[in-house]
Amino acid sequence: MAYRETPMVKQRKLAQKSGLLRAAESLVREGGFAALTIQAVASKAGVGVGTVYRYFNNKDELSTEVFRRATIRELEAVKLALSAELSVAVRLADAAEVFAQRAFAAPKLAWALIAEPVDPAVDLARLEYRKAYSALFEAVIAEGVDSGVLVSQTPSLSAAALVGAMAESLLGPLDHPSCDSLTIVALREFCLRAVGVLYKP
Amino acid sequence: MAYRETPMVKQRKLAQKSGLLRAAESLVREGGFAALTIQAVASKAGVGVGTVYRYFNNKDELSTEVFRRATIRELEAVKLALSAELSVAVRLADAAEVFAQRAFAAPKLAWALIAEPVDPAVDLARLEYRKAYSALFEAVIAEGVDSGVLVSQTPSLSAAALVGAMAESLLGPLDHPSCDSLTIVALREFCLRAVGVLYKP
DNA sequence: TAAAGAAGTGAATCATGATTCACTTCTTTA
DNA sequence: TAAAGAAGTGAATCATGATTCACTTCTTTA
Repeated sequence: MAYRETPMVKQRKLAQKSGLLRAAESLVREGGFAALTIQAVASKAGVGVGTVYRYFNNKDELSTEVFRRATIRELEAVKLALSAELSVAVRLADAAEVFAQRAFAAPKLAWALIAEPVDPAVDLARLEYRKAYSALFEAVIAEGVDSGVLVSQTPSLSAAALVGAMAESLLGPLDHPSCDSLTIVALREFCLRAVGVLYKP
Repeated sequence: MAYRETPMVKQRKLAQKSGLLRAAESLVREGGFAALTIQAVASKAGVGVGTVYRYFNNKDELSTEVFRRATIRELEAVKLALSAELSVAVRLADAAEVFAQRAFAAPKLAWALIAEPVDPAVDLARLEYRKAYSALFEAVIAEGVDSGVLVSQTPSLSAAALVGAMAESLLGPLDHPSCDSLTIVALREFCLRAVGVLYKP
């Protein structure tokens, strides 16, 4: 055999792939998914267009991967808040707050992840992750209902509604750079009311 | 002068235009905006492609018009519920119910209006109408806060959140043809809680 | 150093619909 | 009935990016 992939080559390939993903994400941070073209990714990463296709079968695969990675980071942050050692009510409000806080920290990215018109493939991923968010909230709401600290309700509907409320209520404020903290407080309160907190220990 | 538009011609042109809009909307009802191509509209309306361009400057104008007309119908229905001679709380819940009821009556259209990935031009219209919904709810929430039947809150945020909650919570149920009425009841309750009803006269 | 096996390249091609435009058909009026 | 002024037509063209592929360059091994 005259050629075999050495660890060094393997590592360089990994670095190349993650470099492409970085370039792609930074384009999305700047101009949303509309700015994510193969040409732009290639030139930002300093490679030829063809090279991008060595690492991703097609554009959908690249955009979806960018979406997925960014969204998982957000999801994990929310998950963390939801799994703290605190009361159900506080965990729910904290989760909403974390979501909002992070959105305000990177408004364009948040908008791209939440609401930008995107390729159907990316939109499919969006739906998936909306469900993932929903599932996280559903579990905590169900816990609250079972333990009697939340009013009786349909956790799956409340969870989806909460996710929708969080996303939609930020869309306006994300445009303006003002009053983030007021928005966050109002969102916390909305979520707490929506979920029907009975006892506030 | 050898030619002048007679009333008959004028009427025929109006009929032609509304025929094209009908054809377009029926395509959207069947397959969402993805199914809305100029070719399809022309053939469904029984005219040539070129004719479509006699009535609409470009595709964006046509799709936006379809979106606008359909959405205004929904908006008016919600507006009607919000302006009934009933308590603030009941009006809000009724409005959510009307929204949901109508969505279940035409699920594909509802999905197309609420969540389908669409051309940026249509999406812009979507944002506008989200704001319009929001404004309607905001006024009623503000009224409730002022008159002391709702807990103190930021009406603009609550309204946007409510609109988001209504849209998002229907996305799942719209896929399945089951349990519409349970969903609607759960949504009503969610909205009532979210908005913090103090007195229930 | 030579040959094999990739990775890298970017101009050329493709795909998908929108859009145009030279032409035909219809309507109106004198 | 003839000429003007539209409306109607659909094959051909355009626009926008994604995708390909023949070729070049790099890496590895014997």
